[in-house]
Amino acid sequence: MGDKLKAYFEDFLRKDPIFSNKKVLQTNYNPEKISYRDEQLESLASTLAPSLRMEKPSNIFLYGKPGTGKTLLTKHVSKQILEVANKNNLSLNIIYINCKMKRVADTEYRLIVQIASEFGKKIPATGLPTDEVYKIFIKAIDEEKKLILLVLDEVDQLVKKAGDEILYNLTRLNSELKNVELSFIGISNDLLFLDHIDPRVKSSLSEEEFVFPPYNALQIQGILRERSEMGFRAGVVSEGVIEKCAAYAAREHGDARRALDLLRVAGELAERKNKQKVTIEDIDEAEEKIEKDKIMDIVSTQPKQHQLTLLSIFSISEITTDHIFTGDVYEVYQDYCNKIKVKPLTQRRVSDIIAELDMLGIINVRVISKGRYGRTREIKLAIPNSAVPKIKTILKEGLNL
DNA sequence: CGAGATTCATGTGAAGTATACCTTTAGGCTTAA
DNA sequence: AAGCCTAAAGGTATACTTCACATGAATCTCGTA
Repeated sequence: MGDKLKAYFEDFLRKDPIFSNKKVLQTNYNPEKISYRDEQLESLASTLAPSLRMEKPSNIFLYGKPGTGKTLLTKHVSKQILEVANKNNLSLNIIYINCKMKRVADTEYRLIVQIASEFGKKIPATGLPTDEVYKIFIKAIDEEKKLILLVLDEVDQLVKKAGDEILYNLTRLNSELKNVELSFIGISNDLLFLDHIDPRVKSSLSEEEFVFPPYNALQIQGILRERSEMGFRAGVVSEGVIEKCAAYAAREHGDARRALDLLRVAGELAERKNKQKVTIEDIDEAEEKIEKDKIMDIVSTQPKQHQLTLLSIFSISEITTDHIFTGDVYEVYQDYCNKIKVKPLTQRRVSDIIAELDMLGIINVRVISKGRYGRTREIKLAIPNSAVPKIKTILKEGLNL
C-alpha cells in the first residue's frame, strides 16, 4: 500500500514537469509588465500620482467587460504606488474590496464592516445601527493624517443589491473626516452601470473614467505567449494551442482571464495524464472543466435554501426541455423540503431567490406574461446541460438527499 | 371581426415578524478599607 | 464606597413572512359591419 503510493510520488518527481512556473499562469498572478493596456496604465498612474504628494487624487471609475484587466491594472498600480509611498514614509493606504462577495460586502453595513476590518477594527456583524458603524469606522481611521484609496471592485453588484445611497454616503464621508482624505476607485463590469445611478453620485464618483475595451484575438494570443513562455517548459505547448485558447476567449468578449485559465487547466490536465505536451484536445477538456468548476464553486457556497431552489430547477430541467416556471419550481422545492424535513419558505421568498440566482448567472430568467395563463418567470439554465447531472448529485449529497 | 373587458398565476412593494446580536443600565454581590 | 458581574431593557440588521395590489397578453364577450 505505502510502496505503491511512494512509487507514485517518486514517479511524480521524476516526471518531466509540464510547468516551469505555474504561478505565472494563475489568475491572481501579477505580471511585471501588462500588455496592451498602456493607455489605461498611464491614465491611471497619472491620476493617482498626486497621492504621493499627499494630495487627494480624483475619484476614478473603471469599466469594461470581465477579463479586460481592470482589477489587474488597479492592483498593479496600487502595488507600485504603495512601494514608493513606503519608501518615502508616506501614510498612504490602499484598500481593496470586492463587493460581490456574498455575506462579506454585499450590504452597506457589511461593506463598512469589511473596510474597517482592513484597518484592524473589529465590528460585530450585526446589532449596531448603520450610522453607528460609520462613526466607529471614522473614529478608527481619522486618527492621523493620511490618504486612503478605496478600491471597490464590482460595485455594480453592490448597488444592484443595496441601492446607490451607499455610494452617496461614502462620497460624503470625506466631509466628516478631519485628517484622512478618501479617494475612490470604482470598478464595474457593467458598462451601463453609471447610467443608472444618481447623477450627483455619478459626478462625484467618476471624476475620471477609464474604459477597458476587450482584447482582440491577437492581443490575447500575445498575452498567452508571454505567460506560457514563463510558465511552461519550452516546447511543451503544441502548435495551435495558444491560437485555440485565444479563439475561445475572443468568442467570450475578449476575456483574457478566461484564456489564461484555459491554458493553465489544459496544462494541468496534460500533466495529470502524464503527457509530455499540451495539445488542442486538452483545451476542449479544460473548457469543460473550468465551466464545471466555476459553477460548482458558486453553487456550493450558496445558502441551503438557494441550493434547494437550484436543485429543484435542475430536476425539472432534466425531465422537460420546455421553459420552467416559478410555480413548478416551487412545487418541486416543497417536495425536497419535506424530504429533508426543512420548513419550506414561502413562494414570495423563493421567487426572490430565483431572481438572485439569475444575478449569479447560473440561470437566466425573464418575466413573461402567458396571457390568459398568468404571469411568471421563464427560467432557462445558463449552464451546459451536460454539467447538470453531476452538479445535481453533488448538491444532493450536500443536502443529505 | 375587432375593440375592450376578463382572467390567471405570479410579480412586486410595503409592512410586519423572528432571530441573533449589540450596547446601556440598573441592581446585586464582592471586596477592601 | 468602589468595583465587578449579570441580566433585563431597548436597539439594529438580516432573512423571511404576510398582505395586498399590480401586470400584461391570451382569451372571451359582444356590438357592429
